[in-house]
Amino acid sequence: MLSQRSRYALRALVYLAGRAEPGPAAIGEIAEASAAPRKFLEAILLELKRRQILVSVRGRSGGYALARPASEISFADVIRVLDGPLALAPCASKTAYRPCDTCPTVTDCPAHPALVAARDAVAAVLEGWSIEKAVLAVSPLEAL
Amino acid sequence: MLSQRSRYALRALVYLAGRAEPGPAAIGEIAEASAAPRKFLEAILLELKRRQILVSVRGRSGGYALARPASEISFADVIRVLDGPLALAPCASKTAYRPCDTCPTVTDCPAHPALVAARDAVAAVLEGWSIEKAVLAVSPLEAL
DNA sequence: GTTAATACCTACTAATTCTATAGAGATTTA
DNA sequence: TAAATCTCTATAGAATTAGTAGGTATTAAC
Repeated sequence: MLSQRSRYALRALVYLAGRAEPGPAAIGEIAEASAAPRKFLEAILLELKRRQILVSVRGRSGGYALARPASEISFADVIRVLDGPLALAPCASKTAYRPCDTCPTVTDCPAHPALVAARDAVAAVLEGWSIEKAVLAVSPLEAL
Repeated sequence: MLSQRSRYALRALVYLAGRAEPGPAAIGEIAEASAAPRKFLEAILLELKRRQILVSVRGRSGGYALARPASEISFADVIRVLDGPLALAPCASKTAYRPCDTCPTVTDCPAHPALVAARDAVAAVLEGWSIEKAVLAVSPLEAL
């Protein structure tokens, strides 16, 4: 399951991507639009900024904006930042491989091939699904 | 990520499926073979029995055995019992659908289509991966 | 029948993670 | 200078996870 943080983050990013006004959006505005607790969202946006998915402007009339086009931010990018690897086990992760603590060696682990196949399947979907794609699904007409 | 419980469970089931001796296997034997803490594994096997993936024999010379052929027990079956739905959000689950607490309606949720697609992808892999398949991968020669 | 080996059950604990909240500091515009 | 904003640290309560302890019920072997 996704954490609440990832869900708020995805909603916030889709909101930013679909927003018409130029310039950055303040946390308060984003929190309201994505129905997230303001202070909690603060920490989430900050983390997304550290990981270069967002950029920020400080000071009055500051706020957050996407660091790159929405078509180049995938669901996988966001989830990896906030929830860690997509894989079902560390040993099945491509982006954060680590041998499992209690398992035998990777070649001897009877579950390993299945977990790798599952990771590949979910990664293929989420890496191919951009924030832009999600925006278009919500408001296909406005996009034309 | 999978819980430790699911990992122990998968290893235990693969062990049971690959075991030559007739009759049920005692918890102690299974725990040793799958490198799991005995008392912890007890609770796991009991849950798998309640959910009819294992059957048990009580009393002296009792133990656990698979409730059906290993070819008919999928990784998805086991993970669902111990970790819950495969989906990344309740609203994306087919086997345990539930609307999300903090999300808008399903049709308005910008993340929903991606999460459903991810669920379908991982479910396809894990429902198609049986315990038997895992046994064959570990010991392809003995299986002949 | 007694004993010993086993599954079954309840309760508990320690550590970790998750979901926030509080409040102060740094920065910039008006 | 004031106000609005991002940034940072610290904290707290709830939930989950991983594992332990200790007893009860059942059955086969002797």
